[in-house]
Order: sequence, then C-alpha cells, then structure tokens
Amino acid sequence: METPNPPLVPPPQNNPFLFTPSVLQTYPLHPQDDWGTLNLFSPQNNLLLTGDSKDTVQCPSSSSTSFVPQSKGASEEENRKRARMKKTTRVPRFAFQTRSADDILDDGYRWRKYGQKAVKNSTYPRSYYRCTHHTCNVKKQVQRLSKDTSIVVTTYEGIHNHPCEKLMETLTPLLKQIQFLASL
DNA sequence: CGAGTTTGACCTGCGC
DNA sequence: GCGCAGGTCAAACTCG
Repeated sequence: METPNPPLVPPPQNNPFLFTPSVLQTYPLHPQDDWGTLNLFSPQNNLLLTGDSKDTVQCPSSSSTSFVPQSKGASEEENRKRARMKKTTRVPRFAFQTRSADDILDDGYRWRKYGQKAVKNSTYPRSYYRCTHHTCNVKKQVQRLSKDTSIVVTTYEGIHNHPCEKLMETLTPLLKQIQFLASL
C-alpha cells in the first residue's frame, strides 16, 4: 500500500523538543495508524510530530512539584487520593516516530531510566524514562517497532517546566559575554 | 561517591 | 473474581 506524505505544517512555536537532525529521518505515518491524525512535520529537525489519538493521558499534574509516586508504604487513603488525581488531571502526550539506529534521541534534556518492560506482540522491550530535573514530571517511553526495526517510537508525557539544558549550555557563555559587554 | 541502569516484584486497570 | 498486560518502584549494580 502507498504511504501518503504527511501534511507540511510548521512545528508549534513552543515545541520543546530539539533533536539532533543527524540521527533522524522523517517517517511518513499512515493516517489510519493508532497514533492519530495530527501530523506536524518539521523540515528543520527532520522529524514527524504526531498528536496522540487520545490527545491527552491521565496522570498526575505536571505542574505539581510535590507529587509523590504511589508506594508500598503509602496508606490506602493516600493511594485513593492519587487515583483521584489520575482521573481529574491530564497532561498532553506527543508521539514521535523516527528512523534511527539509536534508541535514545538527543532532545536536549536529561533522562533517567526507571523501567523496562517486554510488550506483547513486540520483539523489543519498552523503556520508561523520567526527566531528571527535580521539579519536572515529564516522562517518555521509547520502543522500537518490531515490524520495522529501524523505527523508534518515542512518546512524551507532559511539558517541561524548565529550560532545555543543552540550549542553556550553549546560551550561557553568550549571555555572560553580553552581560560583560553591557557592563563596560 | 553520586548518578544512572538493570531487573524482579509489585500495583492497577481492564476485559472476560 | 481472575488473569493478563502495562506501568512503576526500589534494591542492587555499574560506571565515571
């Protein structure tokens, strides 16, 4: 079957994701895929941003800095509270399909792996990552497609509430120089 | 020694 | 209620 090209729509202004173009190639999505119909193609970054068909997922508020994950030691009441939070608070979810030899995309943020799970009907396991920034609850899932092993599906949950670290690394010396010149 | 990864166990939601 | 699958925890481990 012929794969249609994704519509060329400019990436959103607040696109928080900065990928290294060298490791990415665009991958045209089938419109009937589970990933939904909103396809945003970024020629600069050479990637396809796909809105999840469910648009949002249920999870604790990304703006909450005091969220404590459910634990074995937690009381039943606490666990019920968390379950209620899950039902009432939603955060955006974005899925990317990229053709890459690397599972981990360099998106400028630092991630800590907190789990890996074998997924049914998939040869490759799904990896779970959390942003290492202490006030940020953004998560991502990374999984390689079994039907096309060159494709890596990365799903982001939530929006970062802090600047991109790579970007800051680049900008900090420039800012310092500007401040220095301004002080003259 | 701190930060990150691995991995088995546990929790939860959902379908039957 | 039960079993399955997905998601998360946390102790042990690795690495710089």
